[in-house]
Amino acid sequence: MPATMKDIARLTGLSLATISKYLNGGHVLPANQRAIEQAINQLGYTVNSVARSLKTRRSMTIGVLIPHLENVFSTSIISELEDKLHQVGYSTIICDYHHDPEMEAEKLDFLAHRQIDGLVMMPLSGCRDALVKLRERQIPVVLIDRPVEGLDCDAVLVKNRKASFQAVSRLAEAGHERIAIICGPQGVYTADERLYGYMDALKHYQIKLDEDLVQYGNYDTKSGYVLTARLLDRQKPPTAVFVTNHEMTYGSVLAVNERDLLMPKQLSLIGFDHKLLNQVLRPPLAVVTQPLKQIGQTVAELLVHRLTGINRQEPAIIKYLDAVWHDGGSYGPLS
Amino acid sequence: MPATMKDIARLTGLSLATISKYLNGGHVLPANQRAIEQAINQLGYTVNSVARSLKTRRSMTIGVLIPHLENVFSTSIISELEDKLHQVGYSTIICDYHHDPEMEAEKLDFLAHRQIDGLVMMPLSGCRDALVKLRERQIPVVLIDRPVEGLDCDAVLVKNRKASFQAVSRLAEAGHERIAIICGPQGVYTADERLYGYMDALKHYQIKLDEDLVQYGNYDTKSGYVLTARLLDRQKPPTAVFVTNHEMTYGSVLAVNERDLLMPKQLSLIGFDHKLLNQVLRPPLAVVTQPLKQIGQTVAELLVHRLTGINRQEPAIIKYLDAVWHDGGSYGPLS
DNA sequence: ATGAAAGCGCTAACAA
DNA sequence: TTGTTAGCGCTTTCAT
Repeated sequence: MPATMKDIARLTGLSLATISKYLNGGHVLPANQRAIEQAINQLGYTVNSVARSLKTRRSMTIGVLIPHLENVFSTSIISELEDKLHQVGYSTIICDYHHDPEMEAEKLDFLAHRQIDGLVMMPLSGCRDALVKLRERQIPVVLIDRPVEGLDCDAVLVKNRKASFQAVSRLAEAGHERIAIICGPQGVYTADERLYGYMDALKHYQIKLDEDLVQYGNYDTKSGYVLTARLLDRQKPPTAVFVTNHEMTYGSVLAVNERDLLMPKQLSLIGFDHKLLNQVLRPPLAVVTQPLKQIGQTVAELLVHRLTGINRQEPAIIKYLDAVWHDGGSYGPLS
Repeated sequence: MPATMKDIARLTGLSLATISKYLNGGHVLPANQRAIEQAINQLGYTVNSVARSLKTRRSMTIGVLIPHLENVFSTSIISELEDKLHQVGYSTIICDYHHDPEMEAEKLDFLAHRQIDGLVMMPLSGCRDALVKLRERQIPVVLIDRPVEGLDCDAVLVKNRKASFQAVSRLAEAGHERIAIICGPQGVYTADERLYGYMDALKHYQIKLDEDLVQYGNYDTKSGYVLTARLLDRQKPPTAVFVTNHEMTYGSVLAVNERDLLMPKQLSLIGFDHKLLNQVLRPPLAVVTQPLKQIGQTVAELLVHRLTGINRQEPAIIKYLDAVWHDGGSYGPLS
């Protein structure tokens, strides 16, 4: 049985109130302070955070709900987030919903009933109603990556459209006209934005949009592979491909490798969020990446400001961060 | 203010005890059951897990302490672990110590004071004393990857020595005699084991150990890069290199790429834990990987058995799992 | 500066 | 089966 404040009270002859005050940084007579400190050491006392939470109604715990823990996109952000939250005394409970909307709802429900003080979420289906209920309980929510329709809350987003515009522009400037895009699922915020950026670029360079060059995937490796293969195996394949997320980029490279196509001679390829492939392929794969550390920091900041009341009254704050371009030899002029 | 059991009591006219029993799966008269259910819906009641924890002395929370959240090795395991724990009602608090022994100690301390019911840890320095104290409080601990000296507790380890033996054997059988190894830091369990496996193989194939071919790194990308570069730039470079972890394998590939060496003609390379490079490089990089999912499952199993008392009396259980071989064209006969 | 006492929301004897 | 009651360990008025 761990020691409690009562034990300290008994040992020092002081009251619970005094000890509590000392523990929470209040002023206590020097003599008493010494007595308490000694008792604490002697008993190996530490505060029972559960009891404290019951009384203060703050669990000092943040729930984090993400699509998948094996995804660098999620984990880099969380690594940063966990650190920043830890610095101000919060624990981070993580739930991974494995890209499954049912599990997303189930785990969100789980978190909602665990007395979390705040929630960070990368939504898939979104679970708007459950989130609205959280908000009603005055529990701050910060969204990452995508907003949730009909939910007015803080979010950290990336300028996807702009990033996509820039990447496709490079291809256009290199002289490509048959530029394909491998998008995410229609209706998904990031996918739509990235597609708009592609369209913006085509329009800007006066390239006619060819619907056949717009392929919709599921943001997974397999669809990257399949759709790229399908494009490359056409009679008249595209000369350049822009792939719009991490997993699909990986799949794309597999398909390109399989066909022994040389980049950029035979095909120009630009990937997304895959810094590794940028560094490890020959030639380096040009990629757009999202500023993961910065996202994590920004999320932590927003959340802590809500938690401490700094922003308690503010309306929803949405931060838009810039993506980062990593050049590479995987794209180039038409040969 | 969320509803409490008291509110339900008031609404139904029943006592707290009855409601508590119902909530915990006890038998209640059908009429009362209906009344309680109705009140719960009406009030939107959910159990306050903090209050319950205070009373039951179980937080239903597991602490997880890992070197780094951006490392697939950690996150794949945790993804699996979190899931299995969730299935039996546990939350997972994650702490990332960023490969820093000070932060390791600090965050372990943090977790230890947060009323966790169990701890899963991938140790660096180990923090033996703190872990011993946890054990004294009857809090089960499961170690991953490495044991901690002087600490007798459950662990899930990989047969590193055997895996290493097998990898180096492939190189020897391909006719190599100048086989280099890039190890982790001396004294680190996994590093030592993998080095022993290398030595075992040399001995088995009657190759003389050349100390110059044994390079000690820090398990980070940079040392993989630097040490590989150093080996390759020698007057008489090795014909084959075995790299013994994920990060260093990556660094190695960068160094090889930089020199435009063709595998396996000019160099045979075998990596570790880098399934991605196995699939994405041309030719595929042969690698040894650890069975991450299986590790996660095994950890969950061990922990839950301790938590539920199934193994409460057992002495420490150490599970040794087999590594997995992924073939690839990155190594081959001497040319 | 310190102490007495109430109570956070729940569970678990024990009694009825 | 249900109710009464005591407390889990802590914080926080309100007196002193």
